[in-house]
Amino acid sequence: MTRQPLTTRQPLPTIYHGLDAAAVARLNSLTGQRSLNPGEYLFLQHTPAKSVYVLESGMLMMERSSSTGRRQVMAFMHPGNYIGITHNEHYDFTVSALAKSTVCEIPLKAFVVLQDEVPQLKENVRRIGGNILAHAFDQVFALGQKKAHERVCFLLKQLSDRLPQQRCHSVELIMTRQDIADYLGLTIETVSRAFSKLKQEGLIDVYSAHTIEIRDMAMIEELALAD
Amino acid sequence: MTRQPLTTRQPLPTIYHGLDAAAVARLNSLTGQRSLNPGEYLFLQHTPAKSVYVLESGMLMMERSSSTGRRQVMAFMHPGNYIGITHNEHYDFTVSALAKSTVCEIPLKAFVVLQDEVPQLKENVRRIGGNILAHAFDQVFALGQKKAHERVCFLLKQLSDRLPQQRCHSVELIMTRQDIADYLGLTIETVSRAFSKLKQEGLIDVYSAHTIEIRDMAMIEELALAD
DNA sequence: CGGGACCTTGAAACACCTCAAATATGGTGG
DNA sequence: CCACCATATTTGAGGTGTTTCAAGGTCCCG
Repeated sequence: MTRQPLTTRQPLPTIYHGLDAAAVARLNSLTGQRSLNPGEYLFLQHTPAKSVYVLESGMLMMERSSSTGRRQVMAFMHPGNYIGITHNEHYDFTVSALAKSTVCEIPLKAFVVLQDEVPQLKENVRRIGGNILAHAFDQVFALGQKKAHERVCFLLKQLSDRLPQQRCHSVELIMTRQDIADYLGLTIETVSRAFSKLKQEGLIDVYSAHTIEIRDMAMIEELALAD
Repeated sequence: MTRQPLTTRQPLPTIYHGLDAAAVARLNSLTGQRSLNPGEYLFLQHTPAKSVYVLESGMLMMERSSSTGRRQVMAFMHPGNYIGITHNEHYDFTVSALAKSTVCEIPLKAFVVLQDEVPQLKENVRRIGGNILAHAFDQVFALGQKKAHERVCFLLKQLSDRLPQQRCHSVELIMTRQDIADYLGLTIETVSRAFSKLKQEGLIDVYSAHTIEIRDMAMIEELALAD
């Protein structure tokens, strides 16, 4: 069996994929815009799930917290991402903005009705759910099986995959080290040391704490996949 | 906010939930039975996904392996569970039998067609997908944030929740310590020590390696939730 | 330029892992 | 039914990676 990513990923579907103009128009008629400043919450864990969202610009973070204050970041979200999948009447995670962001807000009730009338829309949501699940499984594998520096590579690869194809593999880390640590199940110090180690080994350059250049993508990928 | 499980769970839906007799009959007309002995594979990671399954009896395990041999167990599956959710044309995990098991095999193509004709069936699959996702998020939280003995409690709670409501909280661990370790992102020795520690603290009794009695369910739950 | 938040680095503690040996378990054939 | 065997589990000792605690440095914004 040839070397390959554990999960083969199609281009990420959006809820708009393959919709005709009429459907898009109907969808847009339901939606409202919302702006978020860094640190602001889109919604809170345990509050009623009355809307779903599509991220237009900026970056969001999805996290789950226990009452003891332990926090797990579940995902970092990029433009185009659909937000609000839940099997409850309540959100079971919090979503907040890492950067100035804008989202489309779609009332859940109306969205569900529209899905029944536009099968392609329902299909899109189904596919997105599948992608989210695949992402969650990747994360389970990473947290269960990978070492600290491999987990950091796992994140770097995820972020660089979101970038438009380009020669220079420069990655903007908009989130803080604490966010990264809580995403990877580590501490900020361990994350910091992992970056230092990768830098020292020549796999990356750290221009500033939030601007990383990947110098050896092949090696980063190998570590990311732990393959 | 009152103490509560991180994820509130409805009674687990099956694909049969709310179907009328005609729909069930049509579904059954598609399905074949299959028997598995312990250790036997239902299907392998990276093989074409041509069927989905419903576990009738026994216990299955879903796992993902990398080519270096690192293995992550994603789930243990109980009767009624639906198996084969994938967003690929290939399964991205292996499913094998822990005990003698029987499954219903449903050809994927025909199942998809039937879903279009029976909206309730499609709805059931959607709900199941949501449950699987919720389970995956729980696991991410556990692997990212919990200590070894808390992860073991997390598993004990998951298994005891599957049991019919009864006074004595006796849990059968059908899987090996290695399976448990690979599920929780630990080693067999650490799992074994965690059991010993819980036993010594009087939270459980270990009758044999595969038969555990939970003596202090409240405490186990507290550790499981890390709340 | 000053201050607060964020990040990095170091040293020591700790949890978990690795390696090794002893013990228990469960299945099989006598 | 029992003895035996292979396999699985437990336990111990020592090593490693990650965390914790602490200090110093850097960046960014007013």
